[in-house]
Amino acid sequence: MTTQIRELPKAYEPGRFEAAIYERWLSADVFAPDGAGARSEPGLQPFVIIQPPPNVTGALHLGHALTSTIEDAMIRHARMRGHPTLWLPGLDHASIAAQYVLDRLLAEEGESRESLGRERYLERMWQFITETREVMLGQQRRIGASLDWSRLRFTMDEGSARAVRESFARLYRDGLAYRTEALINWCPGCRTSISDLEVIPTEETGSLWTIRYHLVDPGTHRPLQGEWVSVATTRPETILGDTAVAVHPDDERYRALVGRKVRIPFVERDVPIIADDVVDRAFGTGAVKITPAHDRDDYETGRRHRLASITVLNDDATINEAGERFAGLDRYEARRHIIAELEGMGDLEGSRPHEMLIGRCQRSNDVVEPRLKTQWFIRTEPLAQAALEATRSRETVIVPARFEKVWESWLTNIHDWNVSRQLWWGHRIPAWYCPDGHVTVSAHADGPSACDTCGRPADELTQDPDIFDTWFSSGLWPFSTLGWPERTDDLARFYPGSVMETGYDIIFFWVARMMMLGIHLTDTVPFRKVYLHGLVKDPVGAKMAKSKGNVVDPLEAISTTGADALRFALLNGTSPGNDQKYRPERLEEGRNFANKLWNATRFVLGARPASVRPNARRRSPDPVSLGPTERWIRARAGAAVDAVDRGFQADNYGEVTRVLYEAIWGEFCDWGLELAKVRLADEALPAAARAATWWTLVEALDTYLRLLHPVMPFVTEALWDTLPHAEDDPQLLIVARWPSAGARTGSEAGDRDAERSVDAMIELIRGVRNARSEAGIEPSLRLDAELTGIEPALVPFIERLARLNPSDVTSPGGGPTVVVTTTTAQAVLWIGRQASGADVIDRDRARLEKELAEAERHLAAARARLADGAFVSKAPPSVVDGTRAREAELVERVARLRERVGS
RNA sequence: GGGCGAUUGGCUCAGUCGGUUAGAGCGCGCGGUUCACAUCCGCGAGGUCACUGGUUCGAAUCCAGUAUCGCCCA
Repeated sequence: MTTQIRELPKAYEPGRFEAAIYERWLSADVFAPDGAGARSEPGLQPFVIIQPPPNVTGALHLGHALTSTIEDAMIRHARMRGHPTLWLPGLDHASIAAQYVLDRLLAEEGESRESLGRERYLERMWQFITETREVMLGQQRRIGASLDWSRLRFTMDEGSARAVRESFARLYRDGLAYRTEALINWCPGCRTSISDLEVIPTEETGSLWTIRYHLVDPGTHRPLQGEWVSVATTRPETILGDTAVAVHPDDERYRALVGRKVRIPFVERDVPIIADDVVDRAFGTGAVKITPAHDRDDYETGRRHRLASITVLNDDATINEAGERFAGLDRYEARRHIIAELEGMGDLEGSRPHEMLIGRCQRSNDVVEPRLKTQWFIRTEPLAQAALEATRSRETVIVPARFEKVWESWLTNIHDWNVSRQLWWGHRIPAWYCPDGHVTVSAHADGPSACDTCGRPADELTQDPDIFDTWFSSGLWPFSTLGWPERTDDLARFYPGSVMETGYDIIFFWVARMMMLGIHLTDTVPFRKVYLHGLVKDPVGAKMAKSKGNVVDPLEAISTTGADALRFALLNGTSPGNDQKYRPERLEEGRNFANKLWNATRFVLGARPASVRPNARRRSPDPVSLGPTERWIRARAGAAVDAVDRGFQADNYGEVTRVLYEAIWGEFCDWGLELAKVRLADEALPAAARAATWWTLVEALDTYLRLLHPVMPFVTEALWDTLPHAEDDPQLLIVARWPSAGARTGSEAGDRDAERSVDAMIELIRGVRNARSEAGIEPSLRLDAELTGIEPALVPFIERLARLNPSDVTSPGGGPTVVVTTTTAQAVLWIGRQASGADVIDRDRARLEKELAEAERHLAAARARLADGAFVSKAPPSVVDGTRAREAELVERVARLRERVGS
């Protein structure tokens, strides 16, 4: 298997090769841990990420693209390091969101959930998602996600259904699932209960109305016209469900009234005035109406005082029959009528604008109504305790660590979790009720054979019509995807997972639930690390949302600049857990970088010396033929390996990307290649030396491509394919070995010397370029020069890169000079052939004066520090020595500059 | 009310264990037909590191407080 060096097109056009490369990976079967082309080294633990499953009816947005990019980088990195890797893909059925989407689609067809009925509605949903899922999966392939497609899971698969049934039955058995009537959050738009997390408190201006409730004469049981208690409310329609008025026990204004009754208008109900110290005497009139069925605080008050709870709302937020003549009116219509009538009766004492928090549905934005319902709940307190212990003991670590605080406070103040949803698309709750009210929970696919309590046969039982909150099945995802509750090989091998990587915005919704359910059901944490990334915001920092129209389709970005550019854009310049603003210009940065790498490879391929066979195996350059610039190139590539390793170690992908950008563009391309050109073009050099230079470039490029592969997999794979490979290299970069800095050949000390002298040379070249530019010397003009403080071997490089005449050919000419001074070297340039010599000298003097002033400032600072006894005695010796060395350099530099300026 | 994050050139962001010349990209200015790349190359200008105080030989970095913006929880 000989690798042929191929011709590369001049321009980087990702659209021409990305799809083909993905196909190569697929046909090589390298994604699955047990794939035919999979790579792993003995003794290494599997590295496992279960992908956060995107909503099957949605479209991927940039948040998904970021998730995929980070996880793919983690997986590719682990794979190259030799770990068996599993990245398991999946899709989520997302009950409420999916129904929301389908219902709107149906509405366009003049149909509705109700008109179809449960069965046909679900058929329609399955049909719908077979279309959308292909879109979702295609998007992930386009971005380059190396997911194990053989293990693709869906939360509505039979495996997941089984895990849901089994887990619920266990929770019920363990006393952690219970059914009760309680106040829940009701969304009238979605027609279902929702969890606390799905209620978004929003600050809004409403009204606070003050209403008179007339006292009832204890004797005649008739309302007294002249005596009343004024109560303040923001929701007058709940008057219909009032069952008490409460005052503070110490409130002098009302003390005498406690125990009396008032008459509720419209429904003509007499309710007691009670005393309860939760009442805020300063709010409104100090007397509050109590509606236990429609208010969280009132519900608690009602329980303490054994008050009746009267529900006055229907599912669609119209008033029910308890509201008597208002029945059938929408809640806000009813409110208007009630206010108008109270005003007419003279019982509306006043109204004023009122700032308050209103709970709105995360999905539909409807105002959520607290309502009494009989529902299933999960007792979270013991589960949360276990989850807290797991993070405190660091069985699972949270990255970045600052999220531990949020985690702690939420789990410490957790409420029981309402898991019943009055929806159709989802896992039906496996609970059956017999006519006597007994509950039977069954994990069997066909349900129970008889009532657990009284033995009535199955055909007399009815199943709970509700389904589970989607997050319930999502909470089982880390193990249901691996076959749980079966004891499968996958479960044994890949559970618990290595990393759960997701956005910090679903730490409660999802991560906490996985931890709670995972620990309880599998006796182990579901993953070892939680990595939370920040959110992708729009260019002005606003959250992206369809309703705002600022959502970006990743495919659109990919189609213009390529998947690698998008991946680069999403990682470069970011830091863990912090939000980023997405701007299209960042794509160009990534595309330009890929193009740079493309052309650098093109150059290297084209620069192969004649002495190297086109199909030669890659080998390390011959150490004896290496000059300082080759050693510099190798040392810098080694430094990049270290820096990238540190970035991965720190889970800092922004750092990894930034380091590679600087190393590849700023060091390898700007200097490495330019320096190599000098040697490659030097016909006087022995062929072996030129070959060594070329192999140095190939080796470094090979290293950079490997390092960059996790972040930009397509272009690196495409380019690596064109390079000469070593004997033990695989066919594909994706399964190539991760570079190790320690494996470099050559003397470390020699490398350090080379780094120092080449760095000094670079400083001088920059100085000359600067001087030429500032002095206005024609760029194309070659100058005679005298160089000092530079080792002779490096002189030819300076001549070429700074455009100087070879010093051994031309003897220094006459005329004015420009002097360039660095900390260790100096170049005197004769500008005799420049037409406007006087002008050049003037500008050069200005530049030198500026440099002198700066050098003097730095020298003064260094001297001041060294003159400070405290600094010398307390600072570490290395810092003091460094400062002394610097002082010496500056003294010399200042002297040289002064001499020049003074002349 | 509690918590978290941010505040660094015109813009968007990095900045490791505190170490003395604070970086990058974009933008801006000047220059460039050197055979990898104009998706490029060279040079440059531009920063009181939000503010106040403290710790330290030394603070963008650590501590306390203030301000502004954003987010989370109640």
